[in-house]
Amino acid sequence: MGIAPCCMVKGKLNLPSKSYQRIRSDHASEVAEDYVEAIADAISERGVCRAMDLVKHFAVTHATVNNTIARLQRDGLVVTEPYQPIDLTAAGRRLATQSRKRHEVVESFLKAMGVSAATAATDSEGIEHHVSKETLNAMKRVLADGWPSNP
Amino acid sequence: MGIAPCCMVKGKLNLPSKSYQRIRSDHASEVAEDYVEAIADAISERGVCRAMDLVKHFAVTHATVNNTIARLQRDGLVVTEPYQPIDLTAAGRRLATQSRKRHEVVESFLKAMGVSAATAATDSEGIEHHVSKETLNAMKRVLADGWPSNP
DNA sequence: CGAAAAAGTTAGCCAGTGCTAACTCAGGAA
DNA sequence: TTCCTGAGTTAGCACTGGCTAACTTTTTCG
Repeated sequence: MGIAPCCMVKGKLNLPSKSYQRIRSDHASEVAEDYVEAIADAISERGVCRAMDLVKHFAVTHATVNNTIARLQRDGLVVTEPYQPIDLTAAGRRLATQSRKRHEVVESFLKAMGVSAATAATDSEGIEHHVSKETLNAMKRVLADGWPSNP
Repeated sequence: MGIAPCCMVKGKLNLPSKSYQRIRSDHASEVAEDYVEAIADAISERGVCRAMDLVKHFAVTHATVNNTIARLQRDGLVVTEPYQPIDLTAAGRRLATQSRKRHEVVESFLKAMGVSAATAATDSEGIEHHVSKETLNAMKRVLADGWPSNP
């Protein structure tokens, strides 16, 4: 991402007492995941994704979308040319698919837990980026087989 | 936080199609919560909190801790004087207590779900900041009464 | 066709959260 | 007592991701 991860100091891995550094330096990737998900949605719904779709979706300005798309293009997740629609690269599509699956599991899980649809939608947006594979699998298991202690 | 929330444009509320703006502009508050939690921990464990405790805890440099503490002081969460220990204000203590409770619920919930202790610790760090009151209550309910569909 | 509206681009600003480097201050050991 | 070390401070940099403002391009409609 251009900047060294904050757990790297002078090329030497600085083992942290806890796992905070992951949480903070992943912030940019979270935005990347949100964007590729939104782009994939727009393409599947309307055939193409224009910057305006993202402006509406994220409620940010043109300029901000432009900035972010430029960064995603730099990072090899999207391709776009001036005044042309935005498209995903193979890597971008892969990330979008993976993010959406994770998102769906989290949202279904929250709803199954008794959370309202509206809250499940909101909270899953934030939570999905912090759920490890192990926790995701646990959620799938509960959705399929019920809560651990019960039959 | 000094900067206008990103859902405010020229003082007029710009209703978003989804709730992304909350997720992004809350990033600073997440760091604030992590810091006050860590400061409260240090004080309860060692009596005082020095900058070095936070340097070790978060695996960042002195300078970064200094920056962040200055911001927290500006925002009325901590008090400190040059070369003196860091202390929490009433507001800081309140935030720390609340964050820790939420953290504990999320972590217990993950463990009850069958996630390993290590993963529960890591994931709860990230998840706790995105869990609404409703979802937190649902977690408490499941911990107390079991999964909704089961008796 | 031509003008207005919508969409996209560019430039310049700010705040947050990292970093390094170069100080100052406080305390303990020789 | 002096000096070294560790803790704290300050200054200056980079990157992300917001914004406004001013511009160009494209599209749409009368």
